[in-house]
Amino acid sequence: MSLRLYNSRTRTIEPFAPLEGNTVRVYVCGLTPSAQAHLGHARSFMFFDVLRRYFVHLGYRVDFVRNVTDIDDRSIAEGRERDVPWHVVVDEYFATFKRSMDRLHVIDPDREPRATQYIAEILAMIEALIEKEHAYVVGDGVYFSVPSFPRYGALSGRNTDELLIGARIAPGEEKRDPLDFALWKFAKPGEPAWPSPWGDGRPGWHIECSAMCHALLGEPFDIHGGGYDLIFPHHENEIAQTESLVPPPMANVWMHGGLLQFDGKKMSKSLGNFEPLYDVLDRNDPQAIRLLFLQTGYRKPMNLMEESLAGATTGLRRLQSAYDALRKAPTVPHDEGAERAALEPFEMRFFAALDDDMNTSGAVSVLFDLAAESESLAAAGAASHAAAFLHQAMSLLGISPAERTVHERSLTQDTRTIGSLAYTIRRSGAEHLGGDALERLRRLLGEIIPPHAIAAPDAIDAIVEARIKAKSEKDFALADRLRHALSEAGVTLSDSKDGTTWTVDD
RNA sequence: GGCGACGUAGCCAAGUGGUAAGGCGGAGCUCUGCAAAAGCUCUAUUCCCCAGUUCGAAUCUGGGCGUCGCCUCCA
Repeated sequence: MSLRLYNSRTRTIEPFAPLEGNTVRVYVCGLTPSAQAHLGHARSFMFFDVLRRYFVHLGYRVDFVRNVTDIDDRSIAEGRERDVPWHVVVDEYFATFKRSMDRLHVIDPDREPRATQYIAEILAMIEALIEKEHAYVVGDGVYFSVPSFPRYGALSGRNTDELLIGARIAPGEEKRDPLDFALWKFAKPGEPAWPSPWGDGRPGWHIECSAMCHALLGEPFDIHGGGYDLIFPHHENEIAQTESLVPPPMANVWMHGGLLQFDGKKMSKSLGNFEPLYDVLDRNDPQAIRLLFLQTGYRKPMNLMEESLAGATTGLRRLQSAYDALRKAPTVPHDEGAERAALEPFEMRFFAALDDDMNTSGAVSVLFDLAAESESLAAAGAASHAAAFLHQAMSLLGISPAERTVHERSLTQDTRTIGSLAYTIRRSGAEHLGGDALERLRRLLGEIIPPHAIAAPDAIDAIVEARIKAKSEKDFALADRLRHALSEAGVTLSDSKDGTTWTVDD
């Protein structure tokens, strides 16, 4: 088996092979940082991150470009509202986005070009389009002439007659045909502008991607990706611009990720019906979000629900604890050949699933099967191989088998851990205790713990220690009272042979 | 209105001609001072409905019904 991918351009699943040598050149349409990134962006970029990791696994060299469209009408408008320069707006949203990508373990692209860094290349492309009469200059800017490109609509499966039905020319636009779109917009007073042969202004949406693809990868390149909503008009327009100047196809394979919906509706800037990604990551384990996304095929629309996120967290813990168990499994006599044989079915199924148009859902199911079999694998002496494979597989999916993130605030008897945890709670988690939780703790525990000890989050530590003492003295009635008291306050205790851990309930 | 997806257990979801993966949830058991965690077992005679093709269909064809997306900024 080898990798097969669905190609939006041909509407079929095709065997994948790089166009040139061993290098896979990928361009993914990145963020337009004119609003907060949301989970839909996370889903899309995370998928292409997994694709990239898989290419590397398969032995390809990957040149992965993900652009930033750092100039658009919306950021200009917001800058004006807030009375700050437009690029301040862009930088803020972009910085937040990058932090979120880090938390999601999305590897930085090899190159992350910004539209405003490629103004010269954009102008050169527009100039060439004008020269070949695919573009024309009018009073408010330079437009691409859609009638000059007969194949227009091929990618999105539309014809220009259908498109014309709903098309209108907005007031102030001087384009000749309703389907024509702006390559360069002349600046109105107070708007950001770069000089051009036709008048100061800024690039229209679409041309920046054509220009950066051409400058950084060259046509044809292997894969052009993005969200499903980019097929029309964005990618259609990119194709029209680029293929008016170079022989088709602009890109060999076009890949589009299904959109994430929230509450049965798509998330969008105009609807504003989403929670910023950054906030979602504060409330949930980023790796659980990854796992959740991977359990649905990348091309399918996906409806997100809060309960699903909680479920994914549970699933993630299972995989991680299976990994822990495999690593700690005592070594038993075994032979290398048998060990490999035991793992082979899992490996084959896992990679066959990924080969099948990145069926991550199928691949993840193999990992759960492996987790379920981990005891018998360990008994057969295959623990170390199983652990190694689980590590490899999870890493391919961008999920760390070991890392427990933010939300699991727990501690052991180790006082250093207690100290750092108390600090964490004090810094960011006190509100998790609920408004009157400390008051309730005082009331419930006043007779057991000196009231002055219940003044801060450190109180939890004091209670935990008191309970450990009670347990060591076999005073289980008191130990239970303490457990229940903390439970009332929203703190759950867990005993294990390594000590007592606690978590703050959400 | 035009175009395109999709409809699988309580929820999420894979599977696209050979007799229903997996996750969450739920139930039972093991372990445990208690409570968890973890492990084990069970949890769809059936894939929106109807008709057809076939030895055989969740998978193909036709017709319904329903949901969503694109056609305007969008990952």
